[in-house]
Amino acid sequence: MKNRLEEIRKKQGVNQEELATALEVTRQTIGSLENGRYNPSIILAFKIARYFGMSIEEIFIYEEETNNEK
Amino acid sequence: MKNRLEEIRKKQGVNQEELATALEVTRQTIGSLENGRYNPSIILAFKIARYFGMSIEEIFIYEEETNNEK
DNA sequence: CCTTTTTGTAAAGCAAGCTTTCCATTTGTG
DNA sequence: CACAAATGGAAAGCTTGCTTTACAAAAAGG
Repeated sequence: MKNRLEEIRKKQGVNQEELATALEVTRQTIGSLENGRYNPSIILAFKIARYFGMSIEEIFIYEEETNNEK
Repeated sequence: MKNRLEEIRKKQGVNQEELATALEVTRQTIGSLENGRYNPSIILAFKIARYFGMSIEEIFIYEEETNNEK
């Protein structure tokens, strides 16, 4: 799973801290998502999409990860 | 999070076992999702959506769960 | 430069997603 | 009815998502 989180966040001029607060998660969670340390839960993905006024599919890219990605 | 999984699955005439196999999860996972015991990971949500040729948003309904739903 | 703001990242711990195994109940169908 | 197919669901165990705490580095702005 790839995502355009950092790109979209910066385009909207908000920092990790603000985004985290708005989404009710920690700054570390946002950083971890942006740097691909793990994927968001579907609930968090929905919150992110709603925050940016976009669909989940526009932000998170599922590309048939060659083989076994959980 | 609510979902229309059972409804959509039946409409397409596939049973839990077949769907589970196609998605590379167990039948119990499908049953648990249909009966709301837990939410899918975002990866599984993408697989489900792709399997049915729909968007995640058409299958999973995030309705601002009154208060703290993870 | 110097200070503040923002970001990266790691470790430990808890909660949620998923598997495996197993059994019970329901729903066909002959 | 009898038997098979499909579904419900529980318990234990492993993995992943997220938090908390903490520190370092980078970036931004005087």
